[in-house]
This record gives sequence, structure tokens and C-alpha cells, in this order.
Amino acid sequence: MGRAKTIDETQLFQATEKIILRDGYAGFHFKALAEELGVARSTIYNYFSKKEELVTAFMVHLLKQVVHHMDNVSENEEPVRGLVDIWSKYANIHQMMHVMPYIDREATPLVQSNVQEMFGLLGSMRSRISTILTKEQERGRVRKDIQVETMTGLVMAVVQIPIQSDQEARWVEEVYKLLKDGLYD
Amino acid sequence: MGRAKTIDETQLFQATEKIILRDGYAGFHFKALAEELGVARSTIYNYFSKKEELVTAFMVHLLKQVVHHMDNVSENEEPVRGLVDIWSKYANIHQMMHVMPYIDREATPLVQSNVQEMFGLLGSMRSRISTILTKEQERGRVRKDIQVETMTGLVMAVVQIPIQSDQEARWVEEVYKLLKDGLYD
Amino acid sequence: MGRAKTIDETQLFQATEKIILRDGYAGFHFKALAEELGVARSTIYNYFSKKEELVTAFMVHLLKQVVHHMDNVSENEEPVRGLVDIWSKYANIHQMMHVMPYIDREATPLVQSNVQEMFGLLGSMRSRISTILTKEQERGRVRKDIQVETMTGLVMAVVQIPIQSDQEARWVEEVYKLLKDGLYD
Amino acid sequence: MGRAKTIDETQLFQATEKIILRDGYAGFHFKALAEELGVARSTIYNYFSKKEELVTAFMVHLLKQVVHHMDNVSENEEPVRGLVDIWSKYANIHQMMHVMPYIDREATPLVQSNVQEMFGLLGSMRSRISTILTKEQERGRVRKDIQVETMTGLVMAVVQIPIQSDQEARWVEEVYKLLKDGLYD
DNA sequence: CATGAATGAGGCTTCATTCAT
DNA sequence: GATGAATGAAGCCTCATTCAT
Repeated sequence: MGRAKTIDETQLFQATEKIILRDGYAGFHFKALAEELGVARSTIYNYFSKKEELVTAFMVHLLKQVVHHMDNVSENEEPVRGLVDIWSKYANIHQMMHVMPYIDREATPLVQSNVQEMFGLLGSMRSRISTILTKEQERGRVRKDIQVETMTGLVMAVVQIPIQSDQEARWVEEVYKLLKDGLYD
Repeated sequence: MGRAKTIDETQLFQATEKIILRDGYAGFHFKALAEELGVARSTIYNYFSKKEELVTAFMVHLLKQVVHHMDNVSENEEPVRGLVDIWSKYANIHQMMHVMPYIDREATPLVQSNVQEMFGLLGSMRSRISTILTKEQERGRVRKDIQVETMTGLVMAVVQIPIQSDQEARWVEEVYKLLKDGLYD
Repeated sequence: MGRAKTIDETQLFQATEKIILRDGYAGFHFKALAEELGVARSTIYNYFSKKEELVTAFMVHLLKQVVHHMDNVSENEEPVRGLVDIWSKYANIHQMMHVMPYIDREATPLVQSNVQEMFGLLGSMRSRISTILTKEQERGRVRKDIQVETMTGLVMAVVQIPIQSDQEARWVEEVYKLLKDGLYD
Repeated sequence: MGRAKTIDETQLFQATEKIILRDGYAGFHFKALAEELGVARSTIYNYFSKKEELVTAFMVHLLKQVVHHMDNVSENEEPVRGLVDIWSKYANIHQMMHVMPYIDREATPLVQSNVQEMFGLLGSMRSRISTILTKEQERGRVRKDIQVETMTGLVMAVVQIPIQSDQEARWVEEVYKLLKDGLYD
């Protein structure tokens, strides 16, 4: 039955995230990855034949999770709060997104399609937010004097507000309030 | 004496920004820079003896400008709006900040001190915002039920909201409103 | 598994010696080394990640050999002659030592420790010679009116006396005599 | 009458020696030299149009001094001692000679002729020593059972015996004795 | 003469990727 | 499948040297 696999995609993704979060994309090489996983560098090529393919696949994977969460939230009575809640759990996704400019998007067809999928997913996120906001507008909860794009941008941006670890609940609370009612009394 | 300079620091900084914004930090080499400026690669080393030194010097330069602007604004009657106004002009500074994880901060002593200065300036920005918010709280304009840090984070984060070029005025208007009064009616 | 090595440390050391002896340290680059060995430049980096690491490792290796030889000689009835004999075989070691001022000793920790080891080995050589001379003094063979350090220096210095190839035996004979009885009748 | 010279050959030579002795030939650049002298790098090219020309000129200059000293000594009743005496004063010349393998001897015609002159001077040194030794043989002072070349080599080699500063007199004494009568009682 | 500026040549390194076992 | 070894491409950096003022 051949040799048993020593690693799988999940481990690759975990190690990838760990390294990128720890060392930034600059510190993310197959060299480092191999060390992290305790396998030979060349072994990774049995799974992903190109660095960019791995990274983009990983990001697709991440984004899918987020989008999935968003789907389960949109039915909530307080959907904006639900979004903030998700952000608190996927804060690092933004760090991950920053690696995008460093990726050669033309590298291979697979990379291209991954990148396209990523953009698709990002679009989904945005449009889910838009939808939520529009619905809320219809319900008379959200203001109508501002473009939905700008508001969507704001909702996406708040993920950048630093969270102190073990203060997530408070972060959600405060950020939600700020989003809802703004800075002013 | 000696011959006339063909480039100066200003041009270096401009080219640096241009390249980083266009290609990301990954595409920023002295090779690219030299091509952009039409000089030999080694010429650049007469100005900055290390890639990191140039980039960090540039970022310090940028941040200084922003902080300087902030100083001239804080006396305004509507200081939060002033901040948003600055953000609209320095939107790219955030893109620039994203290169930080890619910089080898130990590269040289000069780099180290530049990086320290950068953090100092970022701190200044934050503390200026804090101060503004606290003062506004005292004047009874800004709410008091939320930690100043979180609010500062929000103010800094809005710079990430995408601007459509030639829509800056509107962006400022809308973002300011959102900041002030939130999403909700 | 993996493919068979095309070079090993021994070949690297041999090539290193050959090049340094032929071209001096100035002519010793990984480029030259790679050409000499018929491999790609980068291949060498799989063995030694820095020029200085290779050179210093090589010198440690050389010195160890010499010290080892010295140990097997000290029991001889005519130990000074034994030393001269060793010198005749390791004449080039002195040429090698001349590269030391050209080595960046701080390059890496490994380099540092290699350099330290080198000095340790040189110290060993010196102290072995000292010991021999002192013992010979006790046996009443070696004069006592001169500091042992100076005599040790003399013994080490004679390695510089040029040898004509295929005249080694004669060189040993004559140098030994000179060491023992001096120039004068 | 034109601008006054700010440096001259003497200063160049002094600075050259200082740097080479301090940092080794590796640390000897026109950059360092210019700093040492407080002039622009390019200024040096008004005096020597090539690094090698400067270095070789300097070495010729040094060797000439030594040879000159040797001439004034050879008339002494104890000529070997006289040589040792000179060595004590020019100990560093040997360090200087070690840079030779690093010099591109073909660099320019001037370099070539300098190098030739250097070899000539080294030959002079050797032949002066030979002559002295031969004369001493004739006077029945120096042994005849050993080739003059080997003995010359010994005399030249002793310059390598380390001198402790402010112990020069003693060094001369001891080395002379060793040369004359050897290590053995 | 002196100099500041520019440059080219050459060496150093690091990885992603490919190969052969 | 896994691996150790080899490699090429690409970027970094340092000087000697040349140029123009």
C-alpha cells in the first residue's frame, strides 16, 4: 500500500500560519516550513509544487472559514455584532492578507485561480456585509446618508483595532458600540 | 567642487514610495530603484549603505510629516475631522507600514535607531489622538463609556477604508460622520 | 536516499588549500572553489555557509594534524629533530597562517569558535615545543641561559626556511644541525 | 603658483604602513587611506594611479631602507649580530612582505617594475647575508658543512621570532646567541 | 591640485526548485 | 512517497577607478 504519508495538507496549513504569524511572510520559506514540520524541503513539493500555490491555497482555506462563519451569523437579530464577533476570532486574517502584494499572481495557473478565488471570497465577505447593512437600513436601523461601500469599509477596517489577548469579550463590546453609535455622545 | 549630484534624497524617497506602492516591498530592490532613477545601482549606496536604511529613513520621513500635520490640526474646533482629513492625504502611509514585518530590524545600528524612531512617531500619533479624544471627552463631546485605547484604535483604523481617487472630500465627509455618530440612526 | 554526493569536505579542503597556495587568500572565492571542483557555486553553501567558516575549519583541520604529529614525536630520543621533521611536511601551514589577518573573525559564531580553536592549537604547538625544550634542558642537552620563549620562537621560525622540493631530507638534516649547534663552528 | 599640496609621498607611506600594520592588507583600501589622511579618496590618485603602485612603491621604499642599513653594518667585526640588530628594528617588514601574494603583479608596468625591484632588493638582502656568511666561513668562524642558502634562510627566518616591546635589547642578545651557537649546550 | 559624485566589476548569499536514489 | 544533493536565478554589497567641476 505504499508508504504512509508523514504530513498532510492540514499540517502544512497550520505550520504555514504559524510561521507567517511569527516571522511575517519574509520569514516564510519552504526551508522554514520543512524545519517546522520536520521533513525534508523537497517533500513539500509532493503536496504543493510551488510556494505561491501553497500560500494562496492556505488563504483560500482561511477565507472560506470566515465566509462560512458569516453565513451562520447573518440570521442573527444583531448582525453587526455578529460580524464584530467573527473579527475577534479571525483577527490574524488581516495580517495574512497583507502578504498578497508579495505573491506573484501569475506564477502558475493554479495560483491564478486561487487568487481569483481569494478575490471572490473577499468579495463575498464584502457583499455579505453590504447585504447586512442594506437590510438593516431597510429595517430603519442603519443610516442612509452614507454610501454602503464606505460603511462596509468601516466594518472591515475595525478588525485592525488591536485586541489585547484575554480581552476579546470587551473588545467585541466596545467595538460594536463604536460601530453602532460612533465616538460622540 | 566635485561634480553635480544627479539624484538627491528626495528623489530617492519618491522613487522608493513609487516602487513600494506599485510592486510591494518584494519588488523594492536597489536594482529597481536604480532603474527608476536612471543611475547605477552602486550610486545609491553612496546615499544609503543598506536597503533597510533607506526604507526606514523614508518611513521616518513620512511619519514625521504626518505627525507634523497632526500638530497643526489639534487646535481646531473639530479635531476629529482634522484627523480624518490628514488620513485622506496620507492613505498610503498604511500600505507603507505593512512593509515593516519584512524589514530586518537588526540590519545595522542605523536601521535599529530608525525603527525605534518610527515606533516613537507611531506612539506620538497615537498619543496625539488620545489627547484629542480625552480633551473632547472633557468638553462633553466624546463618550466616556469606552476605553480611549479602543477609540484611538478606531480612529487609526479608518485610514484603511478605501478611498476612490477624486472622491477624497466625500470620503472625509462620510468617514467623519461614521466616526462621530456610528452606523446607526 | 537522496542522490549521491559529488563532493565532500575532504575535497573542499584540498581545493581550498590548492587555491590558497596558488593564488593567495585574495584569489580564494567560492567562485574559484566551485570552478576547481566543477560544481555550482551555491553547492558549496550546502557545506559551509560562509567563506570564513570554510577557511577556518580547514585551518583547524590542518593544525590538528600537526599537533597530532607532534604528540607522536615527543617520545623520541631526539625530539627537536622530530619537530624539524614535522615542519618539513607541513611547510605550507605557515603560508596558510598568513591568511589569518584577512579573515573576518567576527563573521559568524562558528567562525569565532574556529578561530579560538586555531589559537588554542597554535598554543598547543608552542607549549609542546616548550615542554620538549624544558625537558631537554633538564637532561642537560639544551642551554639554560636563554628564555624558553625565545627558543620556542626559533624552532617555530625555522619552518620559514625555504625547502627545495625533493631536498626535504637534506633540509631536515641541515636545519636540525643549525638549530642544535648554531651557525658557528 | 597653483594650490599647495596637502599631502606628500611620505605621509602616504606612513599612513599605508600604519593601516596595514593595524588592519592587515585586507583593511587597506584607498577609502581607509583617505580617511586616515583626511583627504578625498580621489586625491590619492593624483599621487598613485593604482593601489598596487602605491603598495609596491612603499615596499620598495621599506626594503631600500633595510638594505641600506645592511650596508652600513657589514663592516662590523660581528656582522651576524649586526643583522640581528637590524631585524629588531624592521620586524614589521615581514608582515609587510606577506601582502605580496595579494598583489596583482601585472596590474601596470610600474607595478611590474616595482615588484621586480622588490625582488631585486630581497635578493640583495639575501646576497648580503650570503656574503657575510661566506666571509665568516673564510675567517673560520662559520661552519662549512651546511649550504649557505640554508644558513641564509635561518638568518632571515629569525626575524619571525616574536619580540616583546621594550625587550629589544634582550631579543637581539638571545637571538644572536642562538644563531651563533644553537640550542644545545 | 582637490574633490564629491558616479560607476562597473566582481564577489557574497539565499532560496525555490529540480534530480536521482 | 521521502529525501539529500545540486543548481540557477536574483538580489546584496564593496571597492577601485573615472569624471566633471
